[in-house]
Amino acid sequence: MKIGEASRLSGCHIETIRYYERVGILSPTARSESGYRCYADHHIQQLRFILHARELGFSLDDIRELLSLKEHPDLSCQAVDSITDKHLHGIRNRIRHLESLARELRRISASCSGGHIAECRILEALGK
Amino acid sequence: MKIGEASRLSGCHIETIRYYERVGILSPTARSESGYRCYADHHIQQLRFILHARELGFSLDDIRELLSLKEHPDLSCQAVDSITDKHLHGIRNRIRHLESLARELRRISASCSGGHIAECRILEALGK
DNA sequence: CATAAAGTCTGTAACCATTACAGAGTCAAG
DNA sequence: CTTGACTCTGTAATGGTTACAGACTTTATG
Repeated sequence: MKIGEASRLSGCHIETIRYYERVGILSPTARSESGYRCYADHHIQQLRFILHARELGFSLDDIRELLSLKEHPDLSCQAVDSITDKHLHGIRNRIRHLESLARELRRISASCSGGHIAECRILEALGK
Repeated sequence: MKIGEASRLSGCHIETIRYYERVGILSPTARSESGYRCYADHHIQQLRFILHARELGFSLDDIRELLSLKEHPDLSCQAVDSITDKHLHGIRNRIRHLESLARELRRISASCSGGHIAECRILEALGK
């Protein structure tokens, strides 16, 4: 299976697939005589895994670790939990941060009564 | 005033100040005989403005526009409102997105009952 | 069978907003 | 006069892609 089909089956862009291979997230593939990458089913599975994890916001480093944990079925899945929890914490922090930004922006924005730039409270608030 | 003091007064890192000048966000400064940048009060004000806007998550492009609007006191501040509103919308979208990620992650994470990797529901969920 | 179109290859650069470094020059204090 | 702190320029790294250019291969069509 060539990269185009791998892309269609996995949902990853062609360039992204090559990128994942280059940075060592995706196992290298066999090559055809002419140098084309040949993908097998397990590559598609890996790509789906990566795509789903990316959609959930995991970093490529996290994903690298999750994939390598996957290779060791006998290990406890505590490490997986810990990566997931850490990521969830990070997301919650980002949400809190964005919420405080939104509050501040609403506050600043509400102070504007629609006059000229000279009296603009938004710019004034930003300048402080 | 040299860049070190400008940095202390504005709260921006020295490298960031030079970067802002380079990308045309911060007005260029006069130079001393030996080539050192010389900062005046209005530079510090600009830097504070930029810093505050950055802390609120505005992009440098937004800030460039806000700064140029600031130059025209007679204009309506509608353009400022519109930039602010757009930014607020963007933040709300990001919050919504992160919240849905968090929900999904909690769901996946809750399904883990602490066994071995082989039966790990988190990895299973990611692989789908 | 020839040619055109579609696919793939590598290598490099762009995106955003910084930060970090190397190597050179400048300035103030001891 | 030397040491140390400061500043300069230019370049590269960060993360996660995406987007080329230019060359090559494969497939489809005439």
